[in-house]
Amino acid sequence: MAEVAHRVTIREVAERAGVSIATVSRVLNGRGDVSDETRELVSRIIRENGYTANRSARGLSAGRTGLAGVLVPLVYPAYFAGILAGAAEALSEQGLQIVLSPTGGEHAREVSVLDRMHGLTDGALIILPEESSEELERLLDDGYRFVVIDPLMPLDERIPSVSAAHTSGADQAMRHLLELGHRRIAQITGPRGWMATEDRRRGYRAALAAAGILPDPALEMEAVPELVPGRAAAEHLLDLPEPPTAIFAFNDNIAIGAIQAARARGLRVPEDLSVVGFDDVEHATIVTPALTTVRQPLAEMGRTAVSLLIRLLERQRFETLHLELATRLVVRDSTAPPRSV
Amino acid sequence: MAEVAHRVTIREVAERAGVSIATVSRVLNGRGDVSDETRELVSRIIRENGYTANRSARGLSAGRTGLAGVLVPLVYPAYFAGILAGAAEALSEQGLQIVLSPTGGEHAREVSVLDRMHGLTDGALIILPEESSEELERLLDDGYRFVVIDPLMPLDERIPSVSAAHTSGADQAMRHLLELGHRRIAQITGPRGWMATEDRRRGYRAALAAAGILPDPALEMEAVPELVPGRAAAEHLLDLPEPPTAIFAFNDNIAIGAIQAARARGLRVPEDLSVVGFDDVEHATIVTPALTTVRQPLAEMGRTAVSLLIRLLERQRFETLHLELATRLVVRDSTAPPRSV
DNA sequence: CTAGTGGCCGAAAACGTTTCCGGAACAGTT
DNA sequence: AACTGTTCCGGAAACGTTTTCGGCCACTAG
Repeated sequence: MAEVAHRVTIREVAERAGVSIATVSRVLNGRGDVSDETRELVSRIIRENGYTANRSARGLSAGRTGLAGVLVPLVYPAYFAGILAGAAEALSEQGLQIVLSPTGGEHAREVSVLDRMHGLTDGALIILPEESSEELERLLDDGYRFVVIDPLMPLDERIPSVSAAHTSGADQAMRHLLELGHRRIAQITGPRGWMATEDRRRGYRAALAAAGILPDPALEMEAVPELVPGRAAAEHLLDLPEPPTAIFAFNDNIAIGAIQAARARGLRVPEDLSVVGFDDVEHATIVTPALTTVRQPLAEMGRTAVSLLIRLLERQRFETLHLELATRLVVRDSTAPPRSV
Repeated sequence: MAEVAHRVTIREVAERAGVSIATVSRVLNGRGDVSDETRELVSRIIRENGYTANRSARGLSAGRTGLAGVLVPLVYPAYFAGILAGAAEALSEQGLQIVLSPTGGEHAREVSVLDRMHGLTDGALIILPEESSEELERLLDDGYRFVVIDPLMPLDERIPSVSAAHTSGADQAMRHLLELGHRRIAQITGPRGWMATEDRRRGYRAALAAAGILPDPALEMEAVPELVPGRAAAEHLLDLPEPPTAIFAFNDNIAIGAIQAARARGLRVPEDLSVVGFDDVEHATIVTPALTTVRQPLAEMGRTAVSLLIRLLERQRFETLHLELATRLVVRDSTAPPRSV
């Protein structure tokens, strides 16, 4: 026992079973051309000796590694964790292991990680990629297979992607506020240039236009989609000479920041200020008041991306490479008619 | 370009550089015995051709895969995400890739995942393992290297582990409540038998004893550490003929459930009921009132486990295999003196 | 009895690296 | 001139699989 534990190899299994390694391999992979008798015998030896295949050798020989990369800016935020959870489930159903790489949202780091992924994994899911379309196309031309989830920038036609219906979500949120009677509706957007930001801005503008309301540039603020910047943006809006009666936030974090800003000023939500978020992460349900928000099917996005990837790996041909999942407004307690009505 | 993209191999690099593959390998791994001139030339060819090593081949040949497994019951909950984030950061600093496997907390699935990990990864982090000490010992005897984070059960001496100071955390929480003047302090525990549960119960009892208070069995409830069961347990406690003035919860989810239960009964927190949580996940800061809770250094636990694992992989000898990280009470707005005082 | 067929199995090549070992070239020392 | 070292490099084995190819055998059909 003192000697270094030596992993059982296929050769030893073959020897003990009195067969060739080819036969053991066939049993291992459920291939044909093995008698039931032999199959049973070999299976027993495998079990008894606790043999499991060396994945490196298998990967080298078979040309597939059984690994799928998942690139994510950060692990922690509920948004990413939600997508990751869905993807993880689907990948494990497919017998693929996940190689997780947080990139910190840094372009250089992401590129180097992606380089490494090629040659380690069979394919990848890239969430919120920092790469330009050109960089991703180069990767594609190198023969690497991947699916982008929620692209920040418009991507080339050939790059498979999964995203949510941003414009429709924004439209639902705005309709809800307008129906409640709000007229001065502010928007705290995400960073300019992001597709999600621009799509939702479009929805916001369109809904206002449809209601015959002229958009007021002062009511549009940009913020990093986190709580503290969200609070700061909301404070700015509430300090306006003619403050909004409702805020449509880019995500739940910003929305929660807005609620905190209102509370700090002695305003009540939703009586004095209505707030709508986006994402519907768990936070939205535990904050007081519970947040009215646009639900993104995060886990579903992860699962969908995986099924796309699987078909890519199987080299299937496609009708469409771009999937957009529906969003839907979830009304809770942070919205109400404005006071003045 | 229509042909299947073929990955550049070390052989092609060697050919184009006019050297042997041994030399290319040496350059790749920064080994000695290469002249500066040759090193520069080979590096250039590598860059120009976008060569990256095939990890399977490297793993097979070198006996190390550069992969570390991380077994986690679920990806989503903030508790796991926090540990995972810390571990991910530390592993990436060490040049190790993460193979992430959610086990669903199911014993059978965990065992099979662990089997697969052996032979795929160099070692693993196992968070909240379902395996018995015996099963883990067997794995150890098979020569696999791993570190357990927050073991549920007492483990054999030889099994490396990282956990938090449960008893001390419970003690700090109880001291805080006692100092505020509380005498009827309830406890909602985690599942019986878990080390974390029992350690914290010990802290709870000891603090009561030190204050000369006889523990009332009616004030001790068990709950799955999630919000809904937490709310149910709290409701039960509040329905008691002589309800508690404070609740010490096993984790933040339960504590938030308790706050909701109190609110549903028209009780105010902290005026009518004080609540203390455990973990200090993000939820604790956004709930109203912000939660007084015992902070577990989740990311730090992940990082610490990684450094233990690294030393294990390097076959270093150890002073101690068991690390316990300090916990500390974070006082926020969910605790106050009881009304009657 | 022969030819053909299908079931079962083994030999060996191939996958792309790392690493050990030995050798060439050259400089320095006796 | 013969040696001893150094520095740098290449040949080749080894890692543990998968998979192709072909062979043997037993059986069936003619």
